[in-house]
Amino acid sequence: MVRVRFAPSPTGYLHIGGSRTSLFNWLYARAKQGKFILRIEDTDKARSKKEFLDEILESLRWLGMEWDELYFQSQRFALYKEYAQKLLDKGLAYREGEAIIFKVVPQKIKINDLIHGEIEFDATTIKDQVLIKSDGTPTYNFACVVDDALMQITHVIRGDDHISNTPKQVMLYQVLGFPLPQFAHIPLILGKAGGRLSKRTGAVAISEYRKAGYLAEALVNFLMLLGWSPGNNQEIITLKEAINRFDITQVNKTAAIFDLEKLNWLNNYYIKHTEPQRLRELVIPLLVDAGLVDKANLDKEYVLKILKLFQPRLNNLKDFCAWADFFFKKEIEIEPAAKEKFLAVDKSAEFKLFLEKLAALEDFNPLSIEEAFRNLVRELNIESRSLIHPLRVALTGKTVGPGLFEVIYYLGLERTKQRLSKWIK
RNA sequence: GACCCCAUCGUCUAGCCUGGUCUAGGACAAGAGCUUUUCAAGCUCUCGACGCGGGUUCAAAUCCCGCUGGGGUCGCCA
Repeated sequence: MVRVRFAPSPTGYLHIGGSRTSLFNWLYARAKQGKFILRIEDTDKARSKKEFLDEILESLRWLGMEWDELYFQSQRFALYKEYAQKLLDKGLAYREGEAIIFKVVPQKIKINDLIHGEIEFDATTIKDQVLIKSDGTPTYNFACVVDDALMQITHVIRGDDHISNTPKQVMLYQVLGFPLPQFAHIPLILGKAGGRLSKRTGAVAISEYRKAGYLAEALVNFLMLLGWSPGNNQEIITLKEAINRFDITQVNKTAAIFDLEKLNWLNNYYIKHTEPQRLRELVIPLLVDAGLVDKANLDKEYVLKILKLFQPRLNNLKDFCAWADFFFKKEIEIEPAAKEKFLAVDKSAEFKLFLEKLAALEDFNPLSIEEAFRNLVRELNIESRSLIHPLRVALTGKTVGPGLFEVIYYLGLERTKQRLSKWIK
């Protein structure tokens, strides 16, 4: 039975790189009907934080990666000491103060990686390894081996950056008498500048993407496409579908650069294809946060209608707050450049006539509004665009947005009057 | 610096293992046009890559070697 694990350290948030590693582990486990184990590597007491742990667990759940078993290394210190003592007893390790150190024996170490094939190392270039630190806690390489062995992990799927740890760990497996797991080192995700993904190069906590209104499906889809392809030129793929198609040996060897543009495109795709009702529930907290709506008396129907207007254009849900603010605000702010471009010339006469036509409408709807507008420009013998743009800016404060007649319809006659009056001298 | 990994459009990739069907396919981005109601949506089109040099072979993006370039690791961090 296949058993894989994702082993994050709660010394930081879960970000793009970690989620991708987790995803490939999870996918492999589900594809092979094995177990996906989550192991929290919290041996560094000073740097491990509960808030990071909570964020990691929450993000994994949000992305859809449920785990089958959960362990904490901080609860297993006795175990590591026990195995270190065994090596001490056999004379394969020695003490240096309180610390226990593994004596590295010169040798060639070959590993057979599922993605990279055979890799050979010369142990003469490897220093003796600390197993147990002076404070009694285990080092990463030691705890990792003991746990992977005791948890009967069959496949160690982790980042490329661990390749150089692998020979050190293999020696430990050997002296401890543990069977070797299969290794699969997946390529790293690099930042835009080329270096390792970090805060400076665009690493952002998964929870941040969530807060910015990215959908879990989009993020997961994006992550899967980094280093793996389902083939057939397919770009859109769900987690469920990927289970049947995923093959760890087909994962690339090449590092991939994180590209926000593609994530945005995928998110836009998923937003377009998501039920507006579900989107509304996600967007309401954002609107509340932005101070655009009042949680206490909220017109959910109205939010839904406005949301539908913007749905095809959104890269993320947070954009909605910025783009649709004029539907929720009493006083709108006009972008200076927009004002300069479209409201510098006086439109009093046109605005006034248009308002009169609107007020005279029997039925106030996008179609009748448009008809009124078309009649007006015909009567005045002017171009539609010469009036449409000034109207949009006066009503929304922006130069881009949904169709003008829908904007007027959803703004309502009262607010339309209010906003246009300001420009009538 | 030592050791290790990697190398197809700007980016993500298909093709490579099992050489010929590759004048190298798709997607994102970019550019152009249409949509005369904007674009941040939609449609159409365009631009754009096998890092370099040697081999092997009738034939190389595909196999081998070297170089160059990029990345990773070298912690009593994980």
